[in-house]
Amino acid sequence: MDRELLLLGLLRRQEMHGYQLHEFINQNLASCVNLKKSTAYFLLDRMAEAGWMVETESQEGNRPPRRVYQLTPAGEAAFQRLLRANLAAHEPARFAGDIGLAFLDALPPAEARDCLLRRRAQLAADLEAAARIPEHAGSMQWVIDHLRHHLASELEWLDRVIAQITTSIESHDHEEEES
Amino acid sequence: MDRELLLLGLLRRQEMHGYQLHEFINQNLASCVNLKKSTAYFLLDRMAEAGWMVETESQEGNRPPRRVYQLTPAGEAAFQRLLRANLAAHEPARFAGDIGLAFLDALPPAEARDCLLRRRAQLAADLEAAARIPEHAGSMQWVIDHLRHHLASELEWLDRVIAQITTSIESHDHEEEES
DNA sequence: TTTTCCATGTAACTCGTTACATGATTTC
DNA sequence: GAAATCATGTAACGAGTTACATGGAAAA
Repeated sequence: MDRELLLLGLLRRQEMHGYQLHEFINQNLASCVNLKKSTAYFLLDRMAEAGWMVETESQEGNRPPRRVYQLTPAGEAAFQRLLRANLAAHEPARFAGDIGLAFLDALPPAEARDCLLRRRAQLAADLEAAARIPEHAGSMQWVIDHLRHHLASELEWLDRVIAQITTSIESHDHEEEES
Repeated sequence: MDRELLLLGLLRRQEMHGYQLHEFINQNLASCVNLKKSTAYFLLDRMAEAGWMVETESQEGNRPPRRVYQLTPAGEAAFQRLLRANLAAHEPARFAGDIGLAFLDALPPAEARDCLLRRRAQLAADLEAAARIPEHAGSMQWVIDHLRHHLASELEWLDRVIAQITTSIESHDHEEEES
């Protein structure tokens, strides 16, 4: 229901058509949501059928006709309900990248380090990209703040893992020297 | 492919049957993976057909017969490939809870704060639960370390959000007093 | 003149969960 | 005697993505 909440929240401020909504999300919230066009259209259709919003066909000049969606009182009620539920719940994140870490010792430390350094490079690039995102109005800025805080925390942690592997490589080297 | 990697990694150390694998994952890695029984059986079947493992029917006493899976060289190769890919990539996490935050200003600050305090309680409980997880052998401990680091970071950040709302409630109160 | 943008959608597919079925055995 | 454990699976469903289709207008 999070995607529905997102669409409702955007339509609440201003009526919009599907293409416009998708564009806004992709440009401003790409960091935290990845909503495809087809999905957006599908959800809007379904919410309109549920009575949460009404469609109005509109055409400007020779451009393709647009379906503009406008929230109904039922839609506003749904928004309020979904918003409270979302805010009150802590949805634990799942890190697919952890599965690899569980088997880190299956690789020679030097190779493991190489892999993790590549992961680190991507993470650092993401963090830099996040630092360059312009300010958002109002509470939408929290999303950016969270992203930055999270990425910084991830980088810090990954560096600890890499450091640990590096010391294990060094001690391995010493053993080789001694033997 | 992360679930496949997980099953391969476990079978690599020791041959196991489906029930056993699912139980191990649910007891030891529930914090980061949520693999259902049916899914586990399905994936094992598919990987066996792909030649990554061989099945052996075995029966102990009157217990139901078990399908024990054993890695083949092809399975080991797949494991190596998937492991490197997993370690080298940074899979950005998506936080569904951020969508609500984007519309925080749609709620009266006091109510927003109430919701977030409930979120905080769950998060704090998760963090405590993570603190109580016993040590894992070898690099599997990294998964627990990551979970703890992440949850602590999340709590820190959420407290900043709550603090900010609290001050906005207080300044609102002052305005009420003055008027 | 080909590509990109605008604007909407459908159909097929993947991934994974839920609910259900089976049947013996052990525990309460 | 009822419920939980062991052990495997199937069928149906749901959420979401991918690929594709359409067709005019603006930009390269």
